[in-house]
Amino acid sequence: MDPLTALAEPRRREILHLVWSRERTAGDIARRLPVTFGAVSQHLRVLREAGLVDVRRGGRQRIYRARKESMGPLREYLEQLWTGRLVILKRLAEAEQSANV
Amino acid sequence: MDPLTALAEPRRREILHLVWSRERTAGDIARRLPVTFGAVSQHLRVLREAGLVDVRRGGRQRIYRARKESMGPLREYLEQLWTGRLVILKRLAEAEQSANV
DNA sequence: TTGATATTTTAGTGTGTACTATAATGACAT
DNA sequence: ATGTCATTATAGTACACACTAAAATATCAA
Repeated sequence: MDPLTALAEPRRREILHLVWSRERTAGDIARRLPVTFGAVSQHLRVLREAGLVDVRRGGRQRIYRARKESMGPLREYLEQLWTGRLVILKRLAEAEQSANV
Repeated sequence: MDPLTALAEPRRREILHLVWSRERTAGDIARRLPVTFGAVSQHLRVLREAGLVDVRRGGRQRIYRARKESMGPLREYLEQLWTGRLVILKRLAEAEQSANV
């Protein structure tokens, strides 16, 4: 799955955000979300296959972290998204639309 | 719909690409795609509501163009995607995965 | 007005996918 | 080995949404 499609799912953005500035085990991630462990594991698989996260083993745990380095402009986009510094494109568009068209 | 979700759909990326460096009428766009006019119109609506395209009227036609200016880092991402200068994150991830884990 | 053209909107259908529950795998301890 | 813990994989279900076909809206011309 390409990165853009992977990131379309809000839950996956949430997961990526959780492993953005620190690494976390799958269990740690799952415990913080209102869905089953299985669902989280499936999302982690998609994120991994899209090249958005890295995994390593640590005993019986799998430890995930965002692969920020190889993310290109997508990295800036997400950082702006999470720090609230993102221009709200939608609102802009709606404002202009009600103004003219 | 947020921009990331809007861009998850390949057809919408295709449409955005069509109006990236020149403006086009809805009909012109639809004629270049293997789906009905109605389907294209629906996609254009989503792109517009996500703030990714602008529209103006020109007689009985609606003329669309990409709203590149207010797209932030997403703009660079898409430009790299279309010029083929994008690092293939997925391949990278798979290569490393078969190497260790 | 009527008619033709350009586009949007609506209703209905089929497919993709996020989710749950459960089974299977893997790692460590005893 | 057996048992427990941590995680992934699989089967089934429900809902979101891309699509088609058809109706509605808008603009221009005669």
